[in-house]
Amino acid sequence: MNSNVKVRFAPSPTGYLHIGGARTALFNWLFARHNKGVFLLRIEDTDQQRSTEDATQAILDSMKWLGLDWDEGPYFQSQRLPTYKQHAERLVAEGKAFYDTDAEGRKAIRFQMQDGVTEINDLIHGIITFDTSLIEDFVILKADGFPTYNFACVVDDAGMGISHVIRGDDHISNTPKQIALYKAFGFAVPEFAHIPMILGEDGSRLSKRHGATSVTEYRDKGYLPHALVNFLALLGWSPGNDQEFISIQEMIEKFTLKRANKTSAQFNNTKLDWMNGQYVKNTPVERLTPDVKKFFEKSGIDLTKISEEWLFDLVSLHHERFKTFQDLLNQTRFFFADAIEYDQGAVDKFLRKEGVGELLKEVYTAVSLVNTFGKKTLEDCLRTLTEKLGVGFSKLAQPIRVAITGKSVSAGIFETMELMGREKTLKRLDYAVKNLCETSESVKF
RNA sequence: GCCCCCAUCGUCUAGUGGCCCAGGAUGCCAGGUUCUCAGCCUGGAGACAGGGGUUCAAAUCCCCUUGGGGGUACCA
Repeated sequence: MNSNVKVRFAPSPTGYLHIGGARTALFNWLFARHNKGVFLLRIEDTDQQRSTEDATQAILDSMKWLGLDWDEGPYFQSQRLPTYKQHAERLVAEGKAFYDTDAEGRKAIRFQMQDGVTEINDLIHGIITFDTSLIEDFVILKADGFPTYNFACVVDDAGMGISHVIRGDDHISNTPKQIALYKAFGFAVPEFAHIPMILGEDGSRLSKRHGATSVTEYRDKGYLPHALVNFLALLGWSPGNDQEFISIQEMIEKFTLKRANKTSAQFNNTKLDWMNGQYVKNTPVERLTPDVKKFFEKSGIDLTKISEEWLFDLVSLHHERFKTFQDLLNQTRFFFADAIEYDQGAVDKFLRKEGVGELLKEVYTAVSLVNTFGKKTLEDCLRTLTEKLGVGFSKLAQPIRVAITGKSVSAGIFETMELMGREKTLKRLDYAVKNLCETSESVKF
């Protein structure tokens, strides 16, 4: 810490950490690390109705998962009530605030706005001016003794020595109120940097109806934290060239507010998926496998009889084919199930065709005679069979694929058979021959 | 309503007066590789919101309109 930079991320625990908040946290963190400053975390739990401990925990977990470590805190505003009260009373004593009772009989303290013009020199928007006569006297201390957002924010930012306030631009219109408070107290006004918001895929404000919006949801769907961080960093910031993949270290080195956008960005899941897939591809299988294991177990897959080696091979085989762990699970479920689900369209197209039953019987016989059940021997065996039968290889591959995986899409057929093992492979071929290949018509007529 | 912010391909963006009849990525389309799909490779379509200025010259500067977003709470 050799600079005067001190920033904070100050979420309110009224819900999970959503990606907009995560991006704000990331920018603050990057700014602090780049400037060798301090990054602190403050929980703004001044809304007694809506704040929950679960939400606080989820926010902390999300920050950790993303790798956004903080140097101070977390501070909780709910534990600093006396400080706010004292500050509010000071303003009353100085004639800058006053007690006010509303129609419901609630007694609060309001700050008295002065008419005038307030100018803020925002680090990313430039100069913004406000006519403060348009701002009404606002409540700073609520009837329940809790401070309001604008008040607690100023008391804390000033008290904690925050040098730069980096937050979403939905706070721009709060800024003149806060500046009025800084001035009333005689506090030094920090620098402000209002970063654009992240919008949903339809361009409207991000909300639950946009599907996954919280960091924990992405974690639970099997995304890699670095991929999410990389993706988020590029939403509203760019290193200035065409670089898409940036390591955390590089982000820290290159991050400046000067390169942050003013324009709000729409969250695009498709591109996130692509990016996650790229990160998966570029992560060694040995590093991926433990996480895959955890993910599969959490998803209810019984791995007690599965060896580490086998799982490693499974990941290897699908390494370039899956974008998220959830994706991998969807693709490989048939390996684990006893009774697999068959895609009806695939069965109709590749199994319920004349001659396929006989074909698979030949496959069964040939495969059952293979010495070692490996991809090389299986390939030799089946290539030989196609020659003997005089058919193209795809005539064989697809029916086998559907028979053993239940789907018309999978990884390489030899590798899949090898991984599945002789017993299960033969069992499924046999099942298909007996139950899936004969058309219902031929049975009836 | 009033106040504030924003405006380059569908999306994320590069671009800070000439290097731009606008570059990259994603997505999409076509072809190649191939046992399917994915991946990978090659190619293609695709944008400066509109109108006024300023200037020899504007995606870049100014104004207006339009559109989007935010605020206007004893929410944060």
